[in-house]
Amino acid sequence: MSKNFYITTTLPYVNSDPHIGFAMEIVRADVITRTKKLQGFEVFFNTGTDEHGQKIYQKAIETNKSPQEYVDEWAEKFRGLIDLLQISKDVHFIRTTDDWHVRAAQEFWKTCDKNGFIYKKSYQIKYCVGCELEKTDSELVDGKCPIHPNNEIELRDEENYFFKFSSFQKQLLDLYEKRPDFVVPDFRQNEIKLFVERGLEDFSISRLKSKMPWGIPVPGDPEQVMYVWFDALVNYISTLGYPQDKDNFQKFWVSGTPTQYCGKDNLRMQSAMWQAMLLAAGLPHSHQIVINGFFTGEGGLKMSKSVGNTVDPYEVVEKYGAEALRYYVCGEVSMFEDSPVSIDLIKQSYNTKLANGLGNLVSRIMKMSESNTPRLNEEKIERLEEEEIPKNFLEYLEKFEINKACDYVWNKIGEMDKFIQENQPFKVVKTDKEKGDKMISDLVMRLYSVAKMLNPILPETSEKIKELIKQNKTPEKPLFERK
RNA sequence: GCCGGCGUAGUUUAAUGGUAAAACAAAGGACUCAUAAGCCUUGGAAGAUGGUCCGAUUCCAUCCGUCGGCACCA
Repeated sequence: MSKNFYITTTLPYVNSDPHIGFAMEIVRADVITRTKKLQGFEVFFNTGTDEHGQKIYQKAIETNKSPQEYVDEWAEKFRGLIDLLQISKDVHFIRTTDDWHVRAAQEFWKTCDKNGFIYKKSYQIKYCVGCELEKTDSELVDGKCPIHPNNEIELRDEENYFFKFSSFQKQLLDLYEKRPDFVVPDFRQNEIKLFVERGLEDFSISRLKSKMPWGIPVPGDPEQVMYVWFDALVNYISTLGYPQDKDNFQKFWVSGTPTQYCGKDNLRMQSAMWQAMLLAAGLPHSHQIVINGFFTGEGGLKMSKSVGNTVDPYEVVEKYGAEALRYYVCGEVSMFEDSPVSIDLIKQSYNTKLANGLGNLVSRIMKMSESNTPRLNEEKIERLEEEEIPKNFLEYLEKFEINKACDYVWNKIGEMDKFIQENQPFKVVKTDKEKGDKMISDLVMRLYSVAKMLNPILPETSEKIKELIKQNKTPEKPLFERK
C-alpha cells in the first residue's frame, strides 16, 4: 500500500474576508491530514488563494491599488488562517498569481489543446454597463442587472476558447459507476451523476484581454486570457510542481489518492469539470471529492452581513480559542448537511464539551494522580505511545465522518467520568492504597489514549495532556476555563 | 415547471416492519477527586389523510410544509 496522501481545500477567492465556511473546510482537511500522518503517511496538504479575474481587477481599481498589491494584501489575510486555526505548519500555500502556477496553467492548457479538446468560437457575453462587468444568467433578475435595473443588459459578441466538456460525458459516468464513493456523501454523487446524464455543454475558458487584463495569458494568443477554470482548478496539481516535478506529481497525485475538500457550491467544478479537464490532459482523475454542507445563521437563515448573523472566525478564536472553533466545525455539526452556527452555539459547545467535559476530566484525574499515585514510568508511556489507535475511531475518519470520530472520543470521556463516580478511586486510595493507585493509574492511561485520539482534532490540547501525564501534574490553570 | 431529498422530544440528530435511541436544554436527588464541574433519576417526540400488513415511525399513494439540483456562479 502506498504511504503517500494528498489532500487539498478549494482556494478561496480573495474578494472578501475569510469566513467561517472556509475555516470549516480548512480545519476538516487539517484533521484528515493529521490523521494520515498519525497513520504513517507522508502527506501533501494544499491550500491557498484564487487571485485572478474581473471582480478582483475591479476591486483593486476601486481601492486605487494595483491588482498585484491588492491580492498581496488579501493573500496574507488568508495565510493568517493557518496560524489562527492551528493548521499544520507544513501546509502548502499556493497563489494563482505565483509564477509557477501561471506556467503550469499554460502547460496544462497546451496539453489539452494538443489533445484536441480546445477550440475557438464566437460567444455572446451578457454585459452590464453600470457594473462594467460580465453577468451570468443566475446573476440577473428578470433579465436585468439587480444593481442597475435601468440599464439594459448588452449582448456582446466575443471570440473565446472553449473546452470540449461534451466529449467526456461517458467517461465521467463510467467514473461514477466504477467508484460509488468518488463523491462523498453519496447524495452529492447522485446529484452530479444526474447532472452529467442530462448532457454536457462545452464551456468557455477564455476572455478578451482588452476587457479583463488580470488573468493568465492564453498560450499562443496574446489577445486572450484564461477565464477561471483553466486557471483556478489547475492549482491542485501546479502546487505539486506539475508539469516539471514528475516525481512529486507521481508520488502525490498518481499514487497519493488525491482528496479534495470543498463546499457544496463546488460540486460541479470539482467532480465533473475538473475531472474532465484532467482526462483531457491525459492525467489520472482525483481519488475522492468530499462535499461539505454550508453554515447557516441561527434559525437556519442564510448568513449575510445585512442580517447581521455572520460569524467571524477571528472573533471566535479571540473569545474561545482556536480549539473551540476546531471542535465546533468537527464535532458539533453535520459533516455534509447544512448546519447552523453562531457565536452562542460555539460558546455552548465550548462550555459543555471542552470545559465541563474534557477539561474537567483532565483536572480531576490528574489531581488524584498527582496527590496519590506515582507517575507513569517512561516504559509505560512508550508503550502507550505505540499502542494502536482504536479502529472504530479511524474508520470514521476514513469516511470523513469527523463528527462521529469526535463522538467516539467524548463517549470515552463520559465513561471515565462515570467510572470515577461509581468507583470513587479518590476514596479507595485512602483505605486501600494499592487498589486505589491501580484505579488511578488505569484512568491516567485511558486519558493518554484519549489524548492520542485528540491529536488530529485538538492538536495543542492533545500535547498538553500528554505533557501533564508525563509530569504527573494537575494543570495549573484549567485547560478550558468555563465561560 | 421538471427532478430529487427531507419532515422523529424545546433544539440538533439516530436506529428500526413488532418496547422509538442519544446529546444539549428542563425538573428532582445523592456525592465531593474536579472548572458549582461530574454522576443518578424524571418528564417530554414520528406533518396530515388514506392504503398494504396480524402489526407501519419504517413500505406505498395523496396532500401540506421545507430544502436542494436544473451550467459558465472563486
